[in-house]
Amino acid sequence: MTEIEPIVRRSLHSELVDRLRTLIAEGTLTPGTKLVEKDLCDSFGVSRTPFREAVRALAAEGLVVLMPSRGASVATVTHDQIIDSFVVMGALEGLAGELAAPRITPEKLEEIRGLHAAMLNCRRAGDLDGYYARNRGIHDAIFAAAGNETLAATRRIIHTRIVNLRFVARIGDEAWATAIAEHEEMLVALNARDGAHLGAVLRRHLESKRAQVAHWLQHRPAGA
Amino acid sequence: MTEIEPIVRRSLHSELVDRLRTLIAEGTLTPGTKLVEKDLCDSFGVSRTPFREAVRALAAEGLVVLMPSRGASVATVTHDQIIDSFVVMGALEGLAGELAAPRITPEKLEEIRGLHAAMLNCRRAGDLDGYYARNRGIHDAIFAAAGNETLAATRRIIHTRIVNLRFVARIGDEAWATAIAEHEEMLVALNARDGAHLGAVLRRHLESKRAQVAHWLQHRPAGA
DNA sequence: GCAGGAAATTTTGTATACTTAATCCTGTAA
DNA sequence: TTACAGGATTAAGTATACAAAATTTCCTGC
Repeated sequence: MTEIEPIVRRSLHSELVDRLRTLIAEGTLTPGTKLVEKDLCDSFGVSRTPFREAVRALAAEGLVVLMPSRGASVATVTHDQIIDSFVVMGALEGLAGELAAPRITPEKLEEIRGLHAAMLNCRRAGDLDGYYARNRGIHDAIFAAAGNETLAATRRIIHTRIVNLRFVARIGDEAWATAIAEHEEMLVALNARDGAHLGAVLRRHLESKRAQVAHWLQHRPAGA
Repeated sequence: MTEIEPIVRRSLHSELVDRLRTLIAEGTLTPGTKLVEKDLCDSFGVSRTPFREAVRALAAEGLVVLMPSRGASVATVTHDQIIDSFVVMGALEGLAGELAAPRITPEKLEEIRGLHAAMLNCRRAGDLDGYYARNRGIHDAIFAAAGNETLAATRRIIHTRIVNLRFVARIGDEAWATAIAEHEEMLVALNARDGAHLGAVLRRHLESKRAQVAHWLQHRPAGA
């Protein structure tokens, strides 16, 4: 018998939270866009009450900002905030690595190896979306192996803030080589169940990303 | 002329968020308590709409949990989640230390020295509330000196989750001696503008706290 | 022609009314 | 006496209506 899935019962507002989050992450709602209640409610076909609840929830996450009596708009992210987020992510990924390495099961390790191989194939095939999906999968697996729910939740919030800026999409070849080398080193550290090593590699990995994004921001600060 | 303070214009719901957060932090609303809309709305003298918006915001922070069609209740925090939070806090404080030490101004450093001295006096005088206020102040100052808004915001969320469990209130003498020694070491690291050192001390400091809370949880898991 | 101000419109904030879902209690049958 | 069914009650979910604030537009006066 297959695993029994609990029946997911969702309220309108939580459905809206997901939809809005996706719209923001995908760039349909760009930073600074005013969230005019009437317009969006009409589009979604819901009344203002659940919509406003959803907006308040997203505001608590920092994805939208509320101006009293002047409505809500998609949070604008300054360059500093982007860099800051990468710095914090470095600490979180580092911790995840330290925790994950001693805890990881052989099955999970094998799964990550598979993702790593698939990621390389995607890159060779020019499938960038696939590449990023696998990359994300590897990091997800490490956070899952860390077995710290607070850590995973914290990461989720910060991740949504930087994923919607798809800078990452434009990686130069040299940066890619670095990233791959770091990923290879992760596998070594994981295999050795060396938490300190994995933590260090992940911190370095995020620092590389940060430097790369910082450079990108320097040279084309206008393009979104 | 004194500094001009902007007029804070608050909506009802954000006022409610603060009030509810305080009630939860102070233990008036204990984990597991159902937030019955009608009762609380009557108490606060507001209608359900702003109240519900506030509850949704707190849910996004993880302070309350929503059960579809069954209302909201104050999030129950498992022992594992408490420990997890301390672990994450260790990484955040460590990062804050690394960033703060090279950036701190002589004035801020002096301020921290003052807080440290005041903290010791409070402890000697048996003023526990004062002690914790100063302790909090020192850590606040370090996070402020780190100059990373994302880091400060992330810390704020996790902090509210563990501050409402005032385990910390019952510190044994030996633990206190350790804490003081660690704080002294922080001042040394700050004075030397040694980020790596300050980061290491703070990580150790949080690890001490974690161990202490873990021990406390082991031996009196029932008391709230 | 431009500036200032007042009215109108739009939009948000709050309250209330209505609908739907869950729980509780009672009655009946085994 | 217990277990189940069905209605009654209560509370949550959603929609709408009303009030207040902000923005826009248009008119008047200089």
